[in-house]
Amino acid sequence: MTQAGKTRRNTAQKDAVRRALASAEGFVSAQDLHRRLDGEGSRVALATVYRQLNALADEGEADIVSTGDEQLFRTCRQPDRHHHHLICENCGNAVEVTPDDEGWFARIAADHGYTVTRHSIEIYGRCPRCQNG
Amino acid sequence: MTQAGKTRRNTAQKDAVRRALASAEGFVSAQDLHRRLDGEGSRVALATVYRQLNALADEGEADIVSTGDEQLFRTCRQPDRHHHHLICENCGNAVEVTPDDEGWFARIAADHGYTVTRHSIEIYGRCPRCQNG
DNA sequence: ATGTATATGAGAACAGATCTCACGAGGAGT
DNA sequence: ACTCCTCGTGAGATCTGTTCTCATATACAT
Repeated sequence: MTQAGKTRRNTAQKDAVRRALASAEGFVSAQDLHRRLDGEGSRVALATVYRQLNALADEGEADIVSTGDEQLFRTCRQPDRHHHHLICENCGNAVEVTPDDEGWFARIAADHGYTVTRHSIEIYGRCPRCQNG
Repeated sequence: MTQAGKTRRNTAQKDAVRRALASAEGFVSAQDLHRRLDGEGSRVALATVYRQLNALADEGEADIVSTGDEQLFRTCRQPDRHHHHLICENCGNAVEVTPDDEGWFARIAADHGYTVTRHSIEIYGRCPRCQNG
């Protein structure tokens, strides 16, 4: 009971997942990461990869984007700062970006009597290295 | 061969799906719609509901939002105008909104050498009728 | 070293969405 | 109205991503 409520143990698998995620260029799927781990000899079960990725996301150490048919993960570079992502459709590489003004949708929402609880902004395109293709 | 390439037939199922979607308050899932159709006596196969919803989306008559674990559909109210959605988490009701300025991410993208191909903005909250809860 | 709660592995289970294929029906031509 | 051909449909199988189950292994406090 080190912290309030939850005890979180350190395991080799957790380290392996975190390391693999950190060394990935951009956003990767859980299955992708599992394949990479396997490739480099780290035998971590797929279920564990999912568990660890979700745990990292919960702790704010990883970002998730949902592409509709799957979710992609990446190490969070700015854990404390609210941000969104500019993602390369080709290689998954991403930049964390912050809009100049996020007030507009709060205003529009208010106009319609809505209360905003969360929002999702994702921008897809081609990174410098993937322009041609 | 009425149109270029594709022939699109009129069927009772297509009408039923379109009507059911139009009469829905907000965003609904394909399964939801299928259940509603069943409830009102229209026996339309789930696969057909999916097919028709996707067809409607292709034709610009319906909007889709992906919630990560499923996709939700709604009749598009402004087919010609670029817009995003302000969606009630509770009842699915939605308003089509347009940001004051969508130029910021094009600028930010350019700063990072990215070319933008598409973007997704979704705002979730509570509609006026669902404030308490 | 011991005990106990938590993490893991392997595969089953699940859910949403799509595919398969035999059958039914739209609709253009007659 | 009849025919024919093509496209749409229904029912269930299938696929895919993700989560769950539960017996076993292991971290870590004592």
